[in-house]
Amino acid sequence: MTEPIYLRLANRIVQRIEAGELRPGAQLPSEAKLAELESVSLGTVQRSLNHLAESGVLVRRHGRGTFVASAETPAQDLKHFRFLDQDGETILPVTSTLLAIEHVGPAGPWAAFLGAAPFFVLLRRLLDVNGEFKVYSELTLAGPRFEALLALDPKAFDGVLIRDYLTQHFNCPTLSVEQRMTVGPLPPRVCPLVEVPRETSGLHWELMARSYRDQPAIYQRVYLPPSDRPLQII
Amino acid sequence: MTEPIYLRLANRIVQRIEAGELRPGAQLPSEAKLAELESVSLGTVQRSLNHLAESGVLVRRHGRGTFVASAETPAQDLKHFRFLDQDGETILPVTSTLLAIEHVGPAGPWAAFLGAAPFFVLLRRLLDVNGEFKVYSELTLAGPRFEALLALDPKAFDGVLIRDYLTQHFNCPTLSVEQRMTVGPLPPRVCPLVEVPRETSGLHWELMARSYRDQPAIYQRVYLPPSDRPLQII
DNA sequence: CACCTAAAGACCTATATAGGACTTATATTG
DNA sequence: CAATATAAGTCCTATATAGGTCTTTAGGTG
Repeated sequence: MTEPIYLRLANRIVQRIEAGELRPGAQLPSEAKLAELESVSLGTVQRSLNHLAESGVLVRRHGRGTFVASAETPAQDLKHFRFLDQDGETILPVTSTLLAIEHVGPAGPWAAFLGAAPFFVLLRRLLDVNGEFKVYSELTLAGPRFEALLALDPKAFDGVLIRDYLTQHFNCPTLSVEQRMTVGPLPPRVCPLVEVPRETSGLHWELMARSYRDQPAIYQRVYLPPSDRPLQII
Repeated sequence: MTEPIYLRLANRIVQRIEAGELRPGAQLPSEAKLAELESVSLGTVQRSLNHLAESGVLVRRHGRGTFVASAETPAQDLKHFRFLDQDGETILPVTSTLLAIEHVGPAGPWAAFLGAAPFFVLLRRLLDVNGEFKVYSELTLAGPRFEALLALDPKAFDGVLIRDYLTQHFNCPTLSVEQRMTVGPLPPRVCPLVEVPRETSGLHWELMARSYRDQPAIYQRVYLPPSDRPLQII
């Protein structure tokens, strides 16, 4: 056997999602229907669906059905980060401003992760954490696929979570994340944005997110100034 | 049905591991034997074992058997961290020195996570990353259970990974980790240890690890000085 | 002795079947 | 009309069964 049936079925379902045939939030046929349509047994369908649910592609709801994971139905504790109060309990509110959407060339640190592309789209964002301090973030996406972003007005993104937008409009949910970080002086261009003196040390945080089929999708660099508010990664 | 059979069986297996009846690395009875012993069907046993394998408690090996996860058989990419070269490829070698093993009182920041205990055991460690910089770490464990550590000679830990030691000798593997971090001036007592001037900013990294049954087991604080070597969390 | 073969034992995949549990919509009833 | 009961549709659990694949060991063969 080259590849188990349940994985073949799982891959076919992912293909349909990628193709836009199944949109985020859409309901899949029932287990029994899928078994009949695909000519496999019920148990095998269940195995496929459970497999995809574990990797965050689908959401299963007892008595209701199986759905494509969307922003409203985060499958896993979708890889996110947030800032806490000192007590470690309350989550601080964050507002984001999209500064610019830029067309950038094929060279850059993102190419190592995202792969070669004719150009890239770079989103510059400034996050405000509870009015206490600011965080600067650069998010890069591969060119052709996300080209439509270039035409958009940055103001339209006020209060919108980028990840949710990419999930909704580009069928590009964040399913897994790799991360690296260093501590050191923040780049000169970043210091004024996060309102700290030049040469202030801060956190350089690099996030590399993958979507369906483990395809590299988002390369993100986040710069945090010093603060006593704990950053929690979940 | 109050609790599914496969979960009851899984919990029973975890209990046996916790009780020391099944040691890390030990082989479990075969699926068929377990099915007969526990008077359940083969499929249910498989579901139990797969469930425990996914949460990192067991390791399944095709054609060989099912084993209790141990330091040599890391089930998942066990939550670890490491330092990389700038290229992000090569892993820098780290050597650790155990500075002290201390008996500390019931109060402290660890109590919030580990819970109340008559006392705690605190391990002070200094890591040397490729001879380039040092990292200071404090690891706290709940009193009674880990009391035996107090009698040990810190020198005996040279070159030993603490997590592996706890897995082997205390049946206490790290199965999940929560983490928080802040950037700011390193505490005065830490600066000389990591060989930086006072008031140097660095990373305060708090790790809270759980073992079997999601029981809080390890509270760790790590202090990193500035460096251009990326810290990778996996 | 070295190499190949066969068998045993383990996990892995797949099917067919049965009933339970949860959710929602519909129909019944007071 | 409101509360309840029913039914349909869905996922969830469990069993029994069959054959496959992988690893190791034991024999056989040159």
